[in-house]
Amino acid sequence: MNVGEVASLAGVTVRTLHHYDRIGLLSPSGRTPAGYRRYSAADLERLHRVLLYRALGFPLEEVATLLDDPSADPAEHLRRQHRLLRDRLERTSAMVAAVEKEMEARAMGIDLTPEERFEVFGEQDPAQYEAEAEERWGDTDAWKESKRRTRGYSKEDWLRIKAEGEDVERRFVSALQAGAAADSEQAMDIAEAHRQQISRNFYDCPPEVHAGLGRMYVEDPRFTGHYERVAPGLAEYVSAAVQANAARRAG
Amino acid sequence: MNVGEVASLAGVTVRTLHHYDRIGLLSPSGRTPAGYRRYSAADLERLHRVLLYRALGFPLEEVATLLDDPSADPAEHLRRQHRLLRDRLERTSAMVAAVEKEMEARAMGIDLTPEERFEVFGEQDPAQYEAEAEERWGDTDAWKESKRRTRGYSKEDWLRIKAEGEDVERRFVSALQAGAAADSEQAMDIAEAHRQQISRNFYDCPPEVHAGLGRMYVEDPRFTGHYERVAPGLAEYVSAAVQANAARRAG
DNA sequence: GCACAGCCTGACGTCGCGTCAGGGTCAAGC
DNA sequence: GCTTGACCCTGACGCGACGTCAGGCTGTGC
Repeated sequence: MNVGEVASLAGVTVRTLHHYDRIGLLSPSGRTPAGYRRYSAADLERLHRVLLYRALGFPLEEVATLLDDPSADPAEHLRRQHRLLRDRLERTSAMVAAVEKEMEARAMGIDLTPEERFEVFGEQDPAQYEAEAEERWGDTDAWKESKRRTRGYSKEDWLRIKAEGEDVERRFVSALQAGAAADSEQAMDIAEAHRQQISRNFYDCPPEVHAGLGRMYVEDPRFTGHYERVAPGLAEYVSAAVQANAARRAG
Repeated sequence: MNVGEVASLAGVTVRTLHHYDRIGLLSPSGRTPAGYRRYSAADLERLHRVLLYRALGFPLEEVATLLDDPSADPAEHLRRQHRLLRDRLERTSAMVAAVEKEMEARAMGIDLTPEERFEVFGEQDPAQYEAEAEERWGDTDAWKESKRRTRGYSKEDWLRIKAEGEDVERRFVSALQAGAAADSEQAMDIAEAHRQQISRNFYDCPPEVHAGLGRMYVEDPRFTGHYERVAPGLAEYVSAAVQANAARRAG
């Protein structure tokens, strides 16, 4: 098929296909002697995936890494797309619910607080976050295991896990504010609790993996931001404690 | 509230708020003597609407026209947002269904044709168009009637209607190329045929409404583009003919 | 053989911000 | 009163995902 035919079939412009060709996201498998692009059935299949991931909001570069990942077979793509779409369904119905809530509030003459109104946008981020997480850790075993386990969790499970996490966080804050060094017995014990918590709830997290996580806490602005909002210096403190604990358990 | 506070409340960056200020989409209602932006509760309300419309995919300029439309009260915005969100829900579940269909096909070892696969994207474009159209003509009676009538049309109906439209278009082109003035008897007669066609197939279209449509043909780039691609000067010609005809039938 | 639709490759424009750069402001603590 | 550090300001450039010409080659139906 020629560009124009593909374009009208897929509902995109010719320019878009040119663009995908130039950035290497979708290069037609052949050219005529005159230089016309010729798209094969496999090219169409790829285009289809590109468009689905694009519709889900992935930047094209990430779409490329998703598609070029050799460990992802067609079925895996379908499962992932299905999951992402259902996430999106959920988010959208949350927004619908929020608008309905506001309509009701209006009808009854009450006014919502700004916090209540923006609540639903707060959730908009996590969805994007999931996509990102999937991107970063992609098909690692840890990620897959985590996904497998968490699929079965109920709302109560999540609340419990969240509470557990916050508890560890509080203990870290206390230690930090009490002046305990990051490589003190106390801090390392909390770090160990943290590690076991991850192993219990998400995926097997041996000390080395945990140390890697610790580095991320100071390298990834998102995690750093989270900890820093809880208490200044907490990100570095947790990171150092986690790595000290890993060294202790390794040595 | 200061920019930073508003930003973290709404889950956007400070830069975004600066941007909205500069393009006039959301200018804070006040400034401190030092030039700091100060946002009022009303500003937050507007921001909330901006973010919802933005999330629905509207370009910021359209968001501005939506919000600055004096004929749209808060309740109207809520209704519209509700409608658009539910459209989106529908589209998303259609995509979910499409992916599920493909998974099933895979499981059974059949392959879908390219047409079947891209089907769901074909609907994606019209959906956006529909949202726009709905936006422009909103809750007018004409729009509702058109919706009601066209719902029942079969594929054959659409083909017939399309052919009819193209026929009128061809007649306009002939008249234009033959040098007939836009307010000539000939051109006005074609315009009249056009008007009746709309009345038959979509909604009751009296001359005044038709004249309004005519103006849109030169004001709305989408329509202008359509006619200009058919023949240069055609948009203006049709517009003038339609309005001349409306004047004739009114006088 | 010629009109005309369709294809090609640059190259510049647009939208919605992200990201410095360079500099003022304000509350807290010394 | 002075510093420090978080927060604010205004340019100005960059970027992703195309849109939109411009200038020119290709392929087909009459």
